[in-house]
Amino acid sequence: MRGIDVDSMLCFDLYSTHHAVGQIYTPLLTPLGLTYPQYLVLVVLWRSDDLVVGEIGERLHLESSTLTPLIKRLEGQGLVRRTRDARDERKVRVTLTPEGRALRQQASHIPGCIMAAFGLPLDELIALHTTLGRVRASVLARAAADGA
Amino acid sequence: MRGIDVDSMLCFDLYSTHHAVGQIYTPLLTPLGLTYPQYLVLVVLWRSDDLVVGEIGERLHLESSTLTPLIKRLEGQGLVRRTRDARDERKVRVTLTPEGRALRQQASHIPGCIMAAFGLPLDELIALHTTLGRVRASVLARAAADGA
DNA sequence: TACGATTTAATCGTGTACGATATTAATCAC
DNA sequence: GTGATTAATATCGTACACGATTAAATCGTA
Repeated sequence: MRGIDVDSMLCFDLYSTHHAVGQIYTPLLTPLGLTYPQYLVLVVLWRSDDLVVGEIGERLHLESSTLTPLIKRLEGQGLVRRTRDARDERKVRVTLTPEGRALRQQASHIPGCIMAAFGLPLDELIALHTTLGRVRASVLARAAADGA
Repeated sequence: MRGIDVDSMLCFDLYSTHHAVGQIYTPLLTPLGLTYPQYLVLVVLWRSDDLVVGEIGERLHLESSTLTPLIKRLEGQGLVRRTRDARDERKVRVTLTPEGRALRQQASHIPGCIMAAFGLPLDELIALHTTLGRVRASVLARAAADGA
């Protein structure tokens, strides 16, 4: 019974903390006309523009079935362009428009707001980052082992 | 630029670790015919049966617009019953059926599997739980302050 | 070169998730 | 005690998110 508690709480910690962070993002992103997943795609593109759908999916752990409509919505807002790769027509290259690049400035205050909302000193933020990275690696290794 | 990195990574840590944990849950829950949110509702009911929709929503941070159809699916599977509260007909009481209670045994191995997948010693699991609890409280306080 | 296997996105169906709104029941004000 | 307000759930529209399937292009190899 005690073991069940620790487990449930820890999984639920991830779930509910993630959920709480979403509540911080929403009021920051709504004025920009973005959802959180859309913002993540733009963050990826701001870091390295001109990516193929699959590359964005790799970085965000998202499938094409999720990304295709999402990116089409970004295209509809004039933030990105979707073009077939000339060399390999299976691939769709996603590039920022000038509007998409410009939005980066309007979003530049967001990371600081989020970090502040966490309410942890820098060294604890880094420790949390490290711990979560270890957990993720361990969990993914287990998932891969089960899959095999 | 450095601040942006730490922030992005930490938010994304929660997002992607949560995502990875989902990959562990899915093969464990699919044989039981459950999704992760459905499992969470049952965990809540296994702990204290006969709750009102709003009480389940409080515990899981979910709205009635999410819970109503989800609980109806559990009802369709014969795991719970939904009945109007006799004293206050606005409320819908959710109670486990014998099948819903019985499923607890079939799911009893899951918490151990999850905890093992985390790959952390117990003291670090507890520390992570504590840290995430603090983060969540801080973030929720900030969200409430912004909302006010 | 031809043809089967692989890769890449897109599509489809199901299930969350939320905000806004609607609906119904209970409670409050006076 | 009736009308306004509040509370609880349900409904609706939009947007993820995934697995399974499909379609088209490329690659491997005979």
